[in-house]
Amino acid sequence: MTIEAQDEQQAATKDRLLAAPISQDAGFLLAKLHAGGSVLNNRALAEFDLKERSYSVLILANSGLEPTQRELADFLSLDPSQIVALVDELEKRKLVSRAPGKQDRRAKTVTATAKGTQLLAQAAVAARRAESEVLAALSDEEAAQLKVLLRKALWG
Amino acid sequence: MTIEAQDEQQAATKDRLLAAPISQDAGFLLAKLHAGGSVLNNRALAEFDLKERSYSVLILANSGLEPTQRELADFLSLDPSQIVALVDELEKRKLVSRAPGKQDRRAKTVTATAKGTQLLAQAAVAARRAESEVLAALSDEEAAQLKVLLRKALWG
DNA sequence: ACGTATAGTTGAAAATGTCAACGATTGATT
DNA sequence: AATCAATCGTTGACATTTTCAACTATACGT
Repeated sequence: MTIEAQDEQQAATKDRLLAAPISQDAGFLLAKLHAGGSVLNNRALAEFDLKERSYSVLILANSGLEPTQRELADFLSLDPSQIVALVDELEKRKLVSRAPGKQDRRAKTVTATAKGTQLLAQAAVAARRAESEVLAALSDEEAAQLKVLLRKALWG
Repeated sequence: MTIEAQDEQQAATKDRLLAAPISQDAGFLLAKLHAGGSVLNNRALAEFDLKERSYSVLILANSGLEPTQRELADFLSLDPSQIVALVDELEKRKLVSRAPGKQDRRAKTVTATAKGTQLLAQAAVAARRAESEVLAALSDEEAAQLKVLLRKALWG
């Protein structure tokens, strides 16, 4: 069999299951696109010793919103104990710092350091590249529209 | 503080981080909507002792396409060894059966039994209800458009 | 002041993900 | 025909992630 024919057959068998009704299921589509995107994102961020999770925390820490760990947990849909581990690691690397909450001394706000801001600037470039890879099959308008719909589904 | 004021404040702090630039990140939006959706899906499927994963396998087994385990792994973005575990469990429950591949005796095709088809019919109702909950903020047209875009991103 | 609730932290347990090896089978090459 | 590399399902080991229950310190309503 020629290489070209092999590729064709691979493509055919790869998409064979597309006919199944699960391809109409939003949950499945979400899961699959997210799975593929995670791989690319994490690959892109590995260069900076970041993963999707720590990258997310770093962005929020750098937002000027001074999120508390509880807010991070809620916003990122993670358990508070996972936030502890993420912030621990970023703090050890001097990318973020913890500060006691101003009104609530139980809470700790997480803020990016100058070093964190700097690393984030570089990582964001790589992440944007990864995102455009994930959405490569969409036009710019379609990609924008997809984000609009996702945001609306999440927050109305 | 009144209950109403509490609720308002909760809503306000809940969305406080929306201003962060991560809300523009497709990977994050995908992850978050998927996370929320998984909870609802699994909750809906628990009644039938199914999870998202086993439900997906059951749908594909019931599709008439007679997928092999390798095809299931590729399509569901799972490791082949995870498919083994999923099919083991469904087979134990007599919801699917394994059969040797027709052209390739290494492969095993997975097919739903009558019992599997029957359970799937019920589970699908619950799953559809969960999906419409996840996408409740979207109109029918928007939900359809979202799926179109997700499919296009995945398969062009 | 008291009781209840919440923020962060720790640590353990359960679930999931990743990977390397293996036997059986296939297909290509000689 | 014999061989060799590749693939399928399976197993088991290991790492990572998720989930949960406790605990301390702090906050807040009564």
